[in-house]
Amino acid sequence: MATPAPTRQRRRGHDPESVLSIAVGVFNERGYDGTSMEDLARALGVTKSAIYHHVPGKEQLLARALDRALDGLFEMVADERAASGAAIERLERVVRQSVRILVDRQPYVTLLLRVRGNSRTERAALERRREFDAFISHLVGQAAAEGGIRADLDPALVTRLLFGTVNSITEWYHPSRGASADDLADALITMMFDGLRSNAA
Amino acid sequence: MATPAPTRQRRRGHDPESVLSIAVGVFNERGYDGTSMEDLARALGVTKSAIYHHVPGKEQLLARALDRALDGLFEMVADERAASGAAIERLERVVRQSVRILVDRQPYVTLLLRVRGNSRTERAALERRREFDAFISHLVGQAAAEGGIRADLDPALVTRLLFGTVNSITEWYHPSRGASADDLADALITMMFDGLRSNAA
DNA sequence: TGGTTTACCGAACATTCGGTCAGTTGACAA
DNA sequence: TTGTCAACTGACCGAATGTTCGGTAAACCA
Repeated sequence: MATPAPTRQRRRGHDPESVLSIAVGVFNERGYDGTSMEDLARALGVTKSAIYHHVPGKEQLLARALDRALDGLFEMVADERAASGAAIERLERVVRQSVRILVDRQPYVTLLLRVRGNSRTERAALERRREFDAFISHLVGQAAAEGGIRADLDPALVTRLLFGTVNSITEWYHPSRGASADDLADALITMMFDGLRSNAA
Repeated sequence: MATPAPTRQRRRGHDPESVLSIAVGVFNERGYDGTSMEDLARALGVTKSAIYHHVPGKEQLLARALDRALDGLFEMVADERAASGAAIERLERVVRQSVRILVDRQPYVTLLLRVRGNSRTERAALERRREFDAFISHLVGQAAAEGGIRADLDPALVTRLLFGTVNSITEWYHPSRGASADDLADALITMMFDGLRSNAA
């Protein structure tokens, strides 16, 4: 035991990571604009000024949170661009992966989906998000062109409804209770790809 | 022409209705908490203080807007409680009607769906919304019990995904361009009830 | 014409906002 | 025991917030 564990109990108190994760929780409860630094301080159990010891300010907290969501999505896009196979099957895999990311990084993705573009930080995030949306649109377009999607459905509309459904998970999903990410993805894909209607009826 | 038309060109200027509709537009662009009375004044082409000549304050604008959305939804619920027939078919009709309301009152419903509960006004709206959700949950539960919904899908999950999809329309729908409310409802119901996958594949 | 009403402005208000800064505290190493 | 340093406090700043109020000018009615 020449050197003790490098990450020992470092006094008690916060670090940039704990501040970020608690702050994002409050942002999602009250909305970013509806959250004051005083609100954050209360949730952290410290005074307002202590927050500035760990992070540069409110907008940087938002920027870091949004990057976590977007980085996750773009890692998947990078993997998936190299994939082959029928577009409808690649789409199914992308939906499954999106649900996984949304569940794993739920607070960060939730925050991302609520961004309106009120600051440069928010507009930059919206720009990256549009890039992600374009990737999905292209994939749905391919699946439609290959005949994998019902011909009576507009591919642009399918894109919006499909990812509207995926994104709506942030509104109610709570990791502790309820289904796992995989079970959730299974149910969502069954419903969206094959329909909720029973064939017996 | 003993009496001129009662709603003549009343000077030019605003009234409570025009203030509300413009304000709701700005609320949806920037978020309620992200919108200052100065922002509203700019959008209305008047000074801040002029707004108080027409409406009691910012929170009252929100309250009136939320009531427009909720009143529409509950009018439908009242109609539908008296309906008969298979639950799966009543569900289909409720989804169609919900899309219609969402399109007709898009700005108001959009605002409602973003409420977080930061004030008494917002909490009251959330309470009414939960009541609406309970009605939908019950209807989906009936449809499942009658065998109208695939047995491998959890009814609670179907409720959330189905209305998550419907509600996500507010994120992108623009009444001027794109499909009509009926066409949109047709496509959504086809996709959610029968699936997007082509049977040919 | 004169008086009333409607729509509005400009200045001010108390409060809250995000952020700064000079200290204080307490765990730890030497 | 002493010195170091990260974590934190409390007082404070200027700017922005929602709201109030006294006044004003134009349209309308008698």
